[in-house]
Amino acid sequence: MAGGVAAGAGAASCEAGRVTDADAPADVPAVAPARAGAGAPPGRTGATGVAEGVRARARRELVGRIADAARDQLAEVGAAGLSVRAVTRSLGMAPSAVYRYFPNRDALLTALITDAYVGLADAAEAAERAVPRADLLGRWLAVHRAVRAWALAHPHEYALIYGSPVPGYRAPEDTTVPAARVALLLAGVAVDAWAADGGAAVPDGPGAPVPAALLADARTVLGLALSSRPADTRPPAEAVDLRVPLAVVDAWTELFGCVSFELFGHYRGVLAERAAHLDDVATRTAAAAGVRARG
Amino acid sequence: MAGGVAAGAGAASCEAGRVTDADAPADVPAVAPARAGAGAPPGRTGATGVAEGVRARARRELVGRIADAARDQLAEVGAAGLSVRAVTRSLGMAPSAVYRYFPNRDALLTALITDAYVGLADAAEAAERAVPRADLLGRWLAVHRAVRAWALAHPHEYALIYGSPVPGYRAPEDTTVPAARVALLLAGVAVDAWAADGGAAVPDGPGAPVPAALLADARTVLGLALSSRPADTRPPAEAVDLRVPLAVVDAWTELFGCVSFELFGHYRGVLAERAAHLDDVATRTAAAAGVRARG
DNA sequence: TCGCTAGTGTGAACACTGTTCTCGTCGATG
DNA sequence: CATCGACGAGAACAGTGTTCACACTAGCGA
Repeated sequence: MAGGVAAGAGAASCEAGRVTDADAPADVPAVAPARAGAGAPPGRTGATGVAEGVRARARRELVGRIADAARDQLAEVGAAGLSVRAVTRSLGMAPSAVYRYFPNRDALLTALITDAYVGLADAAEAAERAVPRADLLGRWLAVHRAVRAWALAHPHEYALIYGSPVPGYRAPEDTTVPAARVALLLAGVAVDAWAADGGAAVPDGPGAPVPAALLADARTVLGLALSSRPADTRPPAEAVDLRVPLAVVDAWTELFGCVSFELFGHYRGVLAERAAHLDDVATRTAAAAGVRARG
Repeated sequence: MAGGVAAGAGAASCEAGRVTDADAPADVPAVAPARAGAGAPPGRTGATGVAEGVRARARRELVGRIADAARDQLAEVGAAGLSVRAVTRSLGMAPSAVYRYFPNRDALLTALITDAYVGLADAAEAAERAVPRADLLGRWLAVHRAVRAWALAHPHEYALIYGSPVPGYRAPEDTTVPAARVALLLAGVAVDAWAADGGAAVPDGPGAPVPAALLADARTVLGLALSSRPADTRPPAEAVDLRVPLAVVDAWTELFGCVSFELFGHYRGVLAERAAHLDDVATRTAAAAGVRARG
């Protein structure tokens, strides 16, 4: 590598500093279509026409091709080495052309972030869906294994979303929804287990019930988990043991803690059997969330 | 931010891809002193003289000043925005001068990585040392709180060591030793607790004892933990319940999983009471490792 | 059907980056 | 005292993100 290579956003900053996060409203506007431009041409059938217009269609396709090329390059050189010029080169277009579609490099990275969240969540949901609904522990394990497998298969994309946040001060709204899907998957299994047990509490938490300081957070998480379920399978929030949502948060944290530690090299020389270890962890967190083998 | 900003290492890659890690021997040579040059001048008192030589001393000081300036800049703009030229500018020297001391930008970053590990471990050890030895749960909690506090106070340095690995293919040996100190601190408390209990096993693990696949890893971790203790406080390895080292690994993982999730924004909108949550997690992982309140 | 306009692509340019190289200078060492 | 190696400066190179003025052309309203 002879010449220099350019570095990311001038002032890349991560969350902390101010602990309570009342932050600015996202420097980078949205994800893909930069200028609103050809969103929905007024012609054709009226207001928001059914046909989307030739130009808008071409635009959307090119946005996709740029993102695909960028993802290819990301897989090779990582986020820090992702070069706008290299992407345009691989597409045979001028470097400046990409700025018709993404306002800057960070926006391109943000699009990849969104895609990565979606890809990971799709993989996890597909794996979970393939397990019989009654096999609660199997579904729980399937989510864990799918996340790890996806991370190993897409290490740079994983690092992009679960490593240090590189682009902007906060992720735009688009990413928070797909980012939550894996956690909601775990929460769904836990609530199913709770319902299958006929409302039995989690078994034998060694610690006290729920610290008073965490009651509000537990209710928040439970609300998020329940609101993502169809209404007919939604138990009343007051009935659910508040240890369940907290256990889900901890399981979610530990899942990504394990995968990140493995991928980022912190287990080197410490743990060799990473798959077996994650299974072990998942079995334990499942028990804490009330998900047992014979569900 | 008008002009472009350069991006990090050409081929920044993280661990995975090959799952079993039999990897190349570190592209970046060592940490601070680039050319062996003025390591220990033959003059003075003979072999490795007591006086280190004026020139070597000046060199060591300048290396330190460069690292300090780089750390200052890191705290402002993050690792991706760290610019060698900006560092030299803040020191009033030519951009090329820094290459007398660091072979490239990655080596400078590696030095900051080592420093960050050391700073974090120092903070954790100091906090743990301030707690009475008999208060085992207090020591365990102190380590957790100190890690979180240090991370909140040095977010970019934390991201540098526990976010996506940016510089090279693997961290040089220098970083693995300080990186292990926090984990060894937890292990020390757990072994103390085990000894204080007179060799009682951990209480009520819901899962089976230890999966066969993890026996070897558990023994490895136990060996690392024991070999870091003074010989007179070192119990025989066969006597310790193998669930203890595994519980320590999981506690260590969950600690950094929580802190990373908080710092990297994944708890936004989910958990507000992060300190209370970490205390809760720590109390639970302590119990799993056999560390109880009345030690 | 024809003009106009807005979206598109280009190439040059700017400011910046990491890194290398050459060339004086100067200090410690034989 | 002479010499050699470390040092610092400055120019240079290749590459970067981003902007801008300019052609072009597809698709719209008239």
